[in-house]
Parts: sequence; C-alpha cells; structure tokens
Amino acid sequence: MKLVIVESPAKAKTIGRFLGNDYEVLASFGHVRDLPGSAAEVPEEVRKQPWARFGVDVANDFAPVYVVSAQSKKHLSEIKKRLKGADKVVLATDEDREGEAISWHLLEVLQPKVPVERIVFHEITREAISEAIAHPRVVDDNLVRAQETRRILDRLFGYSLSPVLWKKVRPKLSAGRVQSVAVRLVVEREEERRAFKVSVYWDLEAAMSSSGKAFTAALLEADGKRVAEGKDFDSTTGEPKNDKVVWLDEAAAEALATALRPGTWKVVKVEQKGATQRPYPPFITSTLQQAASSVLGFSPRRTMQIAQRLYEGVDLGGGEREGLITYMRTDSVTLSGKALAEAGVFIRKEYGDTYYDGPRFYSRNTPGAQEAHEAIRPTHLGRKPEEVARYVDTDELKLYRLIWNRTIASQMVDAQLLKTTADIDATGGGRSGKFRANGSVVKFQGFLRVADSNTQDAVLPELVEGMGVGAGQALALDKLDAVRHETKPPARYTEATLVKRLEEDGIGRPSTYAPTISLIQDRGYVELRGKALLPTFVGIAVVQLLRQHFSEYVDLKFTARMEGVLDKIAEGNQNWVEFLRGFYLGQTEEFGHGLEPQIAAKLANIEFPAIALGNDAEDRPLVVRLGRTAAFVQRGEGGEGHTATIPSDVSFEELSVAKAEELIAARVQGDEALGVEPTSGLKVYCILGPYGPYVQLGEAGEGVKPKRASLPKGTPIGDVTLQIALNYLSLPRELGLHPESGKPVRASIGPFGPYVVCERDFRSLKKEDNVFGITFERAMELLSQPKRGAKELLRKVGERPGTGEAIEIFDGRYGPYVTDGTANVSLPKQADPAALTLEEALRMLAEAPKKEKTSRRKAPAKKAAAKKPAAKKPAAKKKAAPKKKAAAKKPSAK
DNA sequence: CAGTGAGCGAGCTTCCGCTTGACTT
Repeated sequence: MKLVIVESPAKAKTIGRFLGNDYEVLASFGHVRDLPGSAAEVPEEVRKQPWARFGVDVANDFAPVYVVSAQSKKHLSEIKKRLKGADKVVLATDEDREGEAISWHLLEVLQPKVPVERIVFHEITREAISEAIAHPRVVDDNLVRAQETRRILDRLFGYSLSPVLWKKVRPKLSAGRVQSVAVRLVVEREEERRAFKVSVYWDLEAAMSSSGKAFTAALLEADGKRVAEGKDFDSTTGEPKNDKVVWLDEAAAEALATALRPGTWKVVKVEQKGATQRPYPPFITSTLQQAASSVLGFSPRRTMQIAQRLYEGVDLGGGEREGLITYMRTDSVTLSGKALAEAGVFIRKEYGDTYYDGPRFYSRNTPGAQEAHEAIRPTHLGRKPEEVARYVDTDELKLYRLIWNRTIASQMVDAQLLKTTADIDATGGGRSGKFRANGSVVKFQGFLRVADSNTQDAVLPELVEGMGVGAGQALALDKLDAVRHETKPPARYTEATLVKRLEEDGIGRPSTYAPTISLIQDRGYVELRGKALLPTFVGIAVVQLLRQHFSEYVDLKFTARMEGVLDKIAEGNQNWVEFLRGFYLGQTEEFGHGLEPQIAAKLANIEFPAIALGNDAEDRPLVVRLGRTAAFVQRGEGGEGHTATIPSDVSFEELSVAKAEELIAARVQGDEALGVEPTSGLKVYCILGPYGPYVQLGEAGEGVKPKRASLPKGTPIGDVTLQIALNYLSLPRELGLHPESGKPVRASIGPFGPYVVCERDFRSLKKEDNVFGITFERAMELLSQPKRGAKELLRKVGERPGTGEAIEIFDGRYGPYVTDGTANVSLPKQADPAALTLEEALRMLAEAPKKEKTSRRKAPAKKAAAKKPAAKKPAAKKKAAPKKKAAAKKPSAK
C-alpha cells in the first residue's frame, strides 16, 4: 500500500477514487506544525529564553521552534497509523510555498523509513494525477526555506509591533504585514474623503425624440468652448483641475437654456462604430468575492462558507457526496483541459456553433500569485444550475449559478456591439451649444447570453445628418433643463473592494482575504456602515502611529518587496538568514534598518496618539483622543468644558472642526432625557463620558452639580431605560441596620464593582448577587466572611545567607509563590510548597527575570497626578475647593 | 463624570497561512 498525503479531506476523497486500492489517501488538514502562538504553547525547554515569546531564536540564526497543535496531533496520529502498513509515502500537498513546507514538516514529524516521493498537480482529474504519480520529485528545500522566512518575518513583524500599540494605544491591539495595510487603506480613504472639497457644476440635458423614440443629449460645448464635466475635477481633492473649460453655474446654465430652447437644432454628425466586448476570466477567490458581493450581496466570509459547502459536495442521489465546484481558495484563472473541452461541447449543444470559437485562455499578472490550483469552476460544466437546485439550499444555488455562468461565459465568443454617437448643434438668442447623444445596440450577444448583470447603454433612434427640429422634421426637442452635478469623493471601500485592492497589490493570500477583513473588524479598527467600511478612531490612531514611526513596514509595497526576496531564496540566490538579519536586526543593508533596533530607539519618543482635526478661530487645536471606553474631542489643552465624547455614529469624515465644537458645546448634558424622576421631577439623562456611560439626574449648570452614577463598562447607551437609570441613581441602597452596631448596611457600586458596606468594612458582591435585589440577610452573610484576595503566608523557608532576608512562600491570587521581599517567583504547578528547600528557593529567585521596562510609558507622572485627587484624605478633600480639583485634572486626557 | 473603597507577586495579549470540524447558543 502507498500512502498519499494531501491537504484537504475532500481532495483526498476524490483522489482516492482515481487511484484505486493500492493507494491510501489521507489529509493533513493544512499545516501540521507552526510557531507557538501564545505563551502557553511555548515548550517548557525554551520558556525561560529571552526570545521565547517569538518562538524564534533571533540571536541564533533565527532558529524557529515548531509545535504541533492538538488538532494536528489527531490528524498526524491517523497518518502515523497508516504509515505502518505503507511501503511508500507520496507527498501530494499543493504546489506552492506553503504546500512545500507542509510536505517538509510532514517528513520532519513522521520520519518515514520507507521511500518518499513528492508529487504535484494543478487540477484534480484522473489524467493529471496519473501524470503526477509518474513524475515524482523530491521536496524543494529552497522553497521550504522561503516559506520559513515568510513565516518568521510575519511573526517578528507582528509580535514586535503589536506590543508597541499595547503600550501607546490600547492593550490587545495588533499590527501585521497584511492587516495593518488593510486598515491603512480604509483610513486613508477616509482621510481623502474628509479633505475632499465638493465642487458643483452645471450643464444642460436635452430630452429629444425622433419618430416616437425618446433619447437624451448632453451639453458638450457652450459658445464654442467645452463645458466642465466630471473629469475636469480632481478625483481626490474634488477641485477643478482644467482652466481651459467653461465652468457653468446655475445662472449661466439657465441663461443658456433659455436662449437655446426656441432656437434651431440640427444633427450635424452621426458616427457608428462596431465594438466588441470580451468575457471576464473565470473566477478566482478575490473575483468570486467581489461578484458575490455586488450581484448577490454576500460578504466575503459568507461567500467562502457557501463555496466551502459546494466544494465539499452534496449527495446527488448516489449515496456518495460529490463536489460541485473546484477548490475555492485559488489565485489561478486557468481551467483544466477537461473543463475547456466540456465547455466547448456544452456551449455548442446548448447555444449553437456561433457561440463557440475554440477554447479561450486567460492569464493574470497578480504579484505573488502561486497558481497551485485551477480557477473556481463547476466540477461538471454540463451540470446546469437548474439540475442541482433540488440538492442545495438557495444561497448555494445562487453562488453555484454565479460560478457556472461565469465559467461558461468565459469560453463563449465576444459580444458584438454597435455604438452610435450623434452631435447636435443648437443656436438661438445669439448663443450656441453643442450636444451629444450616445447609444449602443447589441448586434450579437455572444457571452452576454449567460453573463450576470450588464448595464445596457441607451438605444438611439435612427438619426441622420441634417435632421433638425421644426416643421416637417422628424426631430423634436421635448425639454431642455439645466442639470446640477457635484463632484463625489472617492468611494469608501466595501469588504469586497478592499479584498480586490489587497489582491491587486499582492497583499494577503486567497485563504486570508475574508479572515483579514473579519480580523480588522474584530480588533475594532474598522466598522461596517451598511456595506461601507469606516475606520474607527482607534484604527485611525493606530495607522497614524505606524505611518509616522514605522512607515516602511506599513508601506503598500512592503509585501511585494518581501515576495521579491522570497523568490530569490526559493531560487537559491539569497541567504535567508542574511535577509532576516537585515529585516530584524539591521545588520545588513538589504532590507530595512532593523525592526528591533528601530523600536528600541523610538519607543520612548512615541507619543500617545492624538488625531488632528484642525484649529478653531482662536487657533486652538482640536484633536481626537482615545479614552478607555470611547473617543473624545479635545480643544486646546482640554479640561472642563473643552472635551466631548464623540457619538458612535459620527465618523472621522463628518468630524469637521465645526462639528467638534458643536459637540463640545452640546456636551454639558445629553441631548435627550430618558424621562423624569417622579419624586423630584428632574429629568434623567444617560451620557457617554470619557470613562464610560453614566446616568445623571437633572441638568448641569453654573455651580450646579447634578447627581450622577456610573453604569457598567461597555453598557450600550441605547439599552438604558428610565427604570435602569433610576435604579442606578437610587444607589447606595440602605438595606437595614447592623444588629450589633446599629449602623446602616448599604449596597452600591464602586470602582471595583458592586459591594456591600457597613462602617467602612467593604465586601464585593459575588457573581450571583444583584446590587438592586440583594437582601439584608445576604449582605450580612457577605460581611461575616473574611476579606479575600490578600496574600497569606504559607511558610517561612529560611533566610538568605549573608543578608538575612526572609525567604517566604505566600499563597497569592495567582497561586503559591516564593519571595525574598523584592523578587517573586511562582512555584511550578506540580511543586509542593511544603517541600521546597531553601537552596531551591534561592536558585529560583536568582533565575527570576529582572524586573524592568514593563511600563515605561511616557509621562507616567501625569497619569498618577490625574488619579491622585480621588485618593486624597477625605478631610482634605472636603475643604479643598472643587475648582482646584478640576485644574489638577487637566492633563487627564493622557 | 463623579464619587463610594483595596490590595497585590501578575502575565498575557499579538502575526500570516494552510486546513476543517467541535464546540455553544
């Protein structure tokens, strides 16, 4: 028995059918080993290494550490089991960099004792597979090195720059070669839109008819000079860029229309031109996602889920699942010979010989394309959408039809069109105008017969030179109107057009387009408004930071440059370690200035981001800053009356200086009250402040401080009802009097969550308790329990010889740990605290990583100062003028 | 935003690309 390994189980099944009983075909389910993703995955042996968090020994020729995931363990054990009965291993993973690496990893893990062959094929047909089996080769080590280089670069890139964002923007953010460019594109589009100046221009539209057929003609020239149209304005700035044309305003357009309406109109030129329209190439991942988005309204993610089901197949009645389409993660537009032949037969039979003129071949020059698979097509072109309808759901049918139409159309002949342009001169009232009408007629449908959606141009009636308006003439002017136009800012990206853009620049791979689009939304960098992608203020802040300090890494060309080097590595013309040295350590000139030394040098000087909006009339800057829960605008140095939370529906594009000032002016209280508090008659507001949402009773004013209460972090403001607001405003609740002291027992919510208190003795509520419903009995029960969380001395181990420092073991929140008063080291999970010797404890303490640089944020003093007032002694606080407090708070935006 | 209060030893987060189930609701 010969063991064949492919990447996908669906592929394994198909190939298994072709190969017969001598072969066993198993799937690796993609990659089988990878760098450790999180700290928990790092193997024990290297956990103490300074480079452990990378999983790459950067000082030792970038030696990677690979681990097998739990999922892969399962698949590998199945493969190992079958390997025992095999006399040969055939590695049939995809023919691209990643596929080659999978084969190499399989060899590393399996260490087979039997002969090994590497085969590749680009299409899953019987012929292609026997051809491949007949021509085996060996694993290409250079190609594997190129993959490892790519992998290691991405790891060092992401795991070096993400922590910069944690320190300077917000924890858990991320940066990466692909995602950061994707966010950058969305952010820069929004910056363009914000900078865009809308220009208004006017022209005329003549509604005409001839022998009962209506058509329109647009003004080209006025009094012999060309009038401005869309292309005379800069598409990015919206401003005029051609001063040789007449720019009509409304009055000028109306005046011209008035003059020409009663004038003479005459057709002066008619031109007819044949034109052909060619079909589009077959689908690849990115074009399928675009078409499914524009024609069917599917998101890329949904498209891929549906395509996966079509690929895995349905039971067509034979009891066996059969794939309906070829593999859906591909960058090749090539169709197999079998598919081309099937298409020819089908088109001839279904539409006739005139619709087919031999196979059509397509090629694309996408940077970095690896073309390991076919284009996306139906597995059998003769299987019409109507025939599969009863086996699939409606979404699957829609997508199958889209793929089927595109594939068939790609093999049909061109459409033949006839395009007509007619020039019409008008004169009257001493003025003149030249108008043009365009029309187009499909003379032969060709591929259009099966193509999805095609906007048809207008059809013109028969027009002849010399025709005019007036008695006895077949031409009539029905209406002449001035028409207003305005320049449109560049369109926002949709998920699908962003994929298109990434693909054009060679950024990302077919398997990552949809996940990347989801990722940048999950990270909170971009949001969907309808189908359009909008950057969040976090996204803008991150892009501005990366662009300012690490521009070469978030450059659109970065991936293309990397691919160039990877190609050289794959060809054996470049040393991969040298390349990584240049990229990461900066020890060679070739690529960058060294990410690591750059971060080390720049980190201290990177400021917490502020997004500039512009200056107000008094030249005070208005900026957007990020609070813990929301973005807010700040005027000048900020402080009371100079900040306002930005409502979630206000985008960067809309946030002009005027809008920001409006927000600050309106911020004193929330726009609308939730209702009225019955006893006081005061209005109740819910407001999103810089530290989260809160509710307020009554309105703030000069010297008036209304009662306010915080809501839990992340509460959506829309969910807050009057009842909820009143609940929070009712805090603290008095539950009863303590039976011994007679002092009140209260329940409320503090900075650390809900609590009960009696005489400054606090207990946090448990998960199951509700601060609004907690009973006096339950409160007493909590108060009777000891305070938790404090460390507890488990054992004194001894003293440090010489200095006499006490070596002790405490039981803390994170488990038992040993300490000498300065350093603390957790005990290993399996260790027994009672058994630890002094020697062991001293050794552990000596090995403890030195504490430093964990939080070297710039200006930590500011942050501390901002927090101070709350921590001051109650007595001092009472007397201190509130104004002072406000003043001290000024820099708190930090 | 304002107000009601801690203590203590945190350690982790994160990348891109290749693949599907196995979970839960």
